Amino acid sequence: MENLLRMGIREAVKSLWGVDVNDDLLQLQKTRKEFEGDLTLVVFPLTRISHHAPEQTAAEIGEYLLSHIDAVSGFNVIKGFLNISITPSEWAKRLQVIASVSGYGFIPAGPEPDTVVIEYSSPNTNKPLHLGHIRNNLLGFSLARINGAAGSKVIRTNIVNDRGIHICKSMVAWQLFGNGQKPEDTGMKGDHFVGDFYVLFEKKYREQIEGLVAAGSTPEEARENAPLMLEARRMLLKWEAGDEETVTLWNMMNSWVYAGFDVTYKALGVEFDKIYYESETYKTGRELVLRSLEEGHLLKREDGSVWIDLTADKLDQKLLLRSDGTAVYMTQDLGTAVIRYNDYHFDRHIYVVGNEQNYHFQVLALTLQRMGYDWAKGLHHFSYGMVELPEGKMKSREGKVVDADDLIAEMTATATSMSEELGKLAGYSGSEKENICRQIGLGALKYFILKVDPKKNMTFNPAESIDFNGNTGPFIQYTYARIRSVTRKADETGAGTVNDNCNDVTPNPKETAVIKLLNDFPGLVQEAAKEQSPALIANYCYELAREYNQFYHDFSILGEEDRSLRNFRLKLSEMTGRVLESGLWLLGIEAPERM
RNA sequence: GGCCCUAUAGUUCAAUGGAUAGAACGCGGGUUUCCUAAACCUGAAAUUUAGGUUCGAUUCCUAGUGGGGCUACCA
Repeated sequence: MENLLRMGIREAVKSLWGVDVNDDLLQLQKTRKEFEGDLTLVVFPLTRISHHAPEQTAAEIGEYLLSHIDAVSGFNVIKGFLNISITPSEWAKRLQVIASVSGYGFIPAGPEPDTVVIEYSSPNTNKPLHLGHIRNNLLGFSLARINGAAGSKVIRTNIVNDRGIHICKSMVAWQLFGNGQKPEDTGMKGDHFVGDFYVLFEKKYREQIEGLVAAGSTPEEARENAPLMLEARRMLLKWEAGDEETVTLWNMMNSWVYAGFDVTYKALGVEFDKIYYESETYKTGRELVLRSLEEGHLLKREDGSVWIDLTADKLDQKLLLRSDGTAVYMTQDLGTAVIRYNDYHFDRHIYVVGNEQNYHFQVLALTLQRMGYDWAKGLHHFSYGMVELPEGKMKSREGKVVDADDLIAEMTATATSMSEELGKLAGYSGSEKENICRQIGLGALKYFILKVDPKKNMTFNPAESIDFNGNTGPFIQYTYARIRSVTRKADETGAGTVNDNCNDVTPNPKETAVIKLLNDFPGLVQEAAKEQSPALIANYCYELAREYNQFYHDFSILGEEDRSLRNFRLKLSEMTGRVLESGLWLLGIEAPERM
């Protein structure tokens, strides 16, 4: 529709003033609700060509369009805005086209698609997932689907930070205070079990620091010399040296954690195509650094530590290997990137990581380029804002976090009590009820998080919880469920199907409004991929659901006597349902058949 | 100190440089013999400040102020 008009306008300008107009001067947008029309041309930029006043320019173009394009039924000019009306029957034809397309809005990957690796989640194995990880996982999972829908080949990946000082802390604490207990002895999920030892370590460590400071140490010395920290460092060295007892303990505790993570990922509905482990990539990173050092890209200090000097790029010097030869975070990320490139030869690599690591990823990309890897230009840090609690930042060291498992359970519980209160779901089996409430609770959580611009920090208030009314996931799910209810009924009663004829229908304004939104969907998916923004999809779904609900409220579908019109409304409903389902799918939200 | 992000109704969020800044929650008033009222209709309520660019700025630029982050031999 938009392309048709663009062509017409270009023709009009050519015919009226003899100029081939550049496409970016044709500012075509949706007409705002309070004005008559469907699409609006902003003519200010064209006055340079016409040398006429905006109103006159608009009127001349409007006349041309009206007499040359059948689909244009009229126009009006307000200031510099040309509001163009499209005939309702043209919109009805659009609906037919939309209905005839399979996979509407999605572009299948071509023979040589753009390959994009998306890394998200990236947990540490010393503690369970929390609300911050939920935002990360939901964004990453949705981005993967959006990029896939836009025609890219997507590899969803995860880097598990399974080695390093943090897991050594949990290991030390378990050795000292665990009494040989295992998760199954306590009935706890493995990740929570291990996480509790991490918190315990930090608690005891703080006590030791306080003790040392009281005995006369400076705080800095105390942090360095506290026995627990010395033990954790020793543990890390033993691990890197391959000490058998240490590695066995490490393997055991990590396996507990993974069992726990799997449960959380499954509950959240996220998946990965390939999981990398830092313990398997950091050595490649170290070799890379040492080779690059020989090649003269890096510098070695007297104490043996290895650095890259990025001061020419207005950054600092950055440590790549410690003086004791052990790897840091950057070391393994370098290794992981190279391994991944060798595995997939990606065009783009998106890291879904919080904005606190903006500097890290600048350094990562630059360092790889310095090392001679040109593909590192395809590295992109998808930097999202923090999730904060009303009282401020979450602090996992102090155990002040919103736990992912707890939150998911609470959402489901709220959905369940709400459903019962509303008297929904009477007559469904226990497992059916359970599944629907799970879908709704998760839908509420996911939508709440994804509708926000990823760049921005967001506040999460656990006490006020998340709404189920208004601009929410359940609102969209409810709209979908109502549509399914209608189409099911149509099938059962033989009132009609989507394929039935409705060619002679002239849609009313509410119906047209819905078709216009449906018509926007493919472009919107492309834009969401270009902008890397699930929030665009979320807000679109809400708008479509709202518009459809108005139509649904004002007009009867199955009660309509006229057969053509009834078929038309069924088709409109069916297509709205399909697009809502697709949109929700792009967000990783399930669309319940009933609720 | 240096660098990055951010600022919109009481609150949570929208708005490719375009018209009278759009929703939701909350608050006020309505709608159910009718396909699901988790819905629909309706009222009050907002662009941090000062400059600049532009026919036109919530949007772009500069400066100030508030909030957050980074600047670790943590990850």
